[in-house]
Amino acid sequence: MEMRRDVFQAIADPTRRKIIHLLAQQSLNLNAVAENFDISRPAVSKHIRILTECGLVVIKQKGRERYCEAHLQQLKEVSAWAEQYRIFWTRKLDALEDFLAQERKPSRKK
Amino acid sequence: MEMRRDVFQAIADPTRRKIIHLLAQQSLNLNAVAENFDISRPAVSKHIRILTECGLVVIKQKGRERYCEAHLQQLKEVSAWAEQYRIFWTRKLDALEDFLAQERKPSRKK
DNA sequence: TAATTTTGTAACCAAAAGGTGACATAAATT
DNA sequence: AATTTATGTCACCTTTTGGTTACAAAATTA
Repeated sequence: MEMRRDVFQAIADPTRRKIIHLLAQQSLNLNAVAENFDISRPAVSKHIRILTECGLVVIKQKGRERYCEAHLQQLKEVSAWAEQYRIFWTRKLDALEDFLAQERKPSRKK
Repeated sequence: MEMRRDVFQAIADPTRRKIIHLLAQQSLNLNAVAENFDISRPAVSKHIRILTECGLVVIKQKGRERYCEAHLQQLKEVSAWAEQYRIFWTRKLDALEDFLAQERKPSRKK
């Protein structure tokens, strides 16, 4: 256990993103999560397992029930990664725009 | 073609994230990209195809070469998604902290 | 105690993902 | 014209993913 799963891979599946959405609002036990989907309970259980393996979900055992809590600070890694490149890309676009604006000025030849 | 690929799924693979990293710095043709990896050229070609299908990479044909450019504005979707939940989660943590601080005050009974 | 509820897990399956080598094609070089 | 280079694509393979049903176990409820 404790497979140290890649968070990028964990959020790749749309069902798992929906589970995150659900659990961000309220903690739910496994059956309650499963009720929100058309797939079987074991399938949901597997998704939850993957989410726990990268720390996005934490399980709190309460008697026979297991409450799933979203712990979303790991998403910082994702937003930081994406934002870094997006910003970089935007800066390049701006630089290109400046360059083109400069070129358009027919101020001097050569 | 134009498969409108899910960007979350596209960035799930570590090789593709490395390709994005490479192409963010400079446009490269396919062979030049492939040289950076141990896998075969067709494998890299497939990864590039997936990245183009969600708009993260754009191909510019130049004679027989195909230059791959990173177009990273799509990453906004990712960072916005992740940041939204991360912020939400942080607010919840803060609220909990406030609540606990309140509880700790032994100001009055019941 | 017996029945019900909540869940884990095992065995299995189909489809998708990620990889390969071989071959085809078109542009650039010699 | 012949060769080399850059690339796409096909056929194929293995592993992973996402799903299923069936059964077991432990806590709750009747």
